[in-house]
Amino acid sequence: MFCQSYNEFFQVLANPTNQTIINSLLKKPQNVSEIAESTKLEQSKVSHSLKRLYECKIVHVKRSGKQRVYSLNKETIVPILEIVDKHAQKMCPHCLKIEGSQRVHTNVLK
Amino acid sequence: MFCQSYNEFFQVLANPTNQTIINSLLKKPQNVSEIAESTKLEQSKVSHSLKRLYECKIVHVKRSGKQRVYSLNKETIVPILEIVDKHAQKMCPHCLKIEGSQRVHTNVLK
DNA sequence: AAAACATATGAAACAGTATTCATTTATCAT
DNA sequence: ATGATAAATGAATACTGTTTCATATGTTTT
Repeated sequence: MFCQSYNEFFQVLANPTNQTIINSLLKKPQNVSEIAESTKLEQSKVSHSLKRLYECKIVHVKRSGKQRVYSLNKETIVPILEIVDKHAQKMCPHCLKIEGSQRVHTNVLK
Repeated sequence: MFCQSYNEFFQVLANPTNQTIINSLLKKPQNVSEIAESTKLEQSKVSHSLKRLYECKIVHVKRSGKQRVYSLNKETIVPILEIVDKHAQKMCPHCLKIEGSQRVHTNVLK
């Protein structure tokens, strides 16, 4: 039900699938089917990821009929992404150019 | 030589051994032997961890004779730890109480 | 209450990462 | 140059987390 430690929190942030979902939720809150659609990920995979994201309170949930609408906990996540992005730009501009990396793009943050 | 993406960065932060080393470097810069001593971790394990931490530029290195002195990139790491700590206190006070978790303790940050 | 839809869950298979241990490289002192 | 110390590296093993697939749960509609 809860994340047990800091490393669990970072572990969840490190997972590419979770990052893809975070990226998508940066745009707008979405229910599970919408997330699966927008990210091209399989439904059960999305559910498993959302479970972990929720345990760490990286996302919030709101029931709406049979749907569940997930939204990003921007208060915590956006500042962290901004710090990491600044870090990458300064310390490792190289890694910003890697193709196909699943990283979160800053432009979404602005 | 470099970290390839955001998920690598978070992955490195998520690892308990790396967290232990980060914790120790919060106190003061140390060479490899000192880190191994202060953390009770084996030398090669420490070296492997430091390699990953350095690739992500979470630590800096400075040669000093046969020693290598590692120091924490506080500019990036301290703000992230502060955000996560605030997050945990607010969203998941429970997880701050878990015994034996390898998490970074905030009091060191202040 | 049955059918249809949305999401969650469990467990096995699989993949990726960390640890360990033996060895190597590098630097310093003699 | 040799021996001693400090740290890094490679590769095999062990470990842990992720994906997948089948199925279960829950809600709404008829």
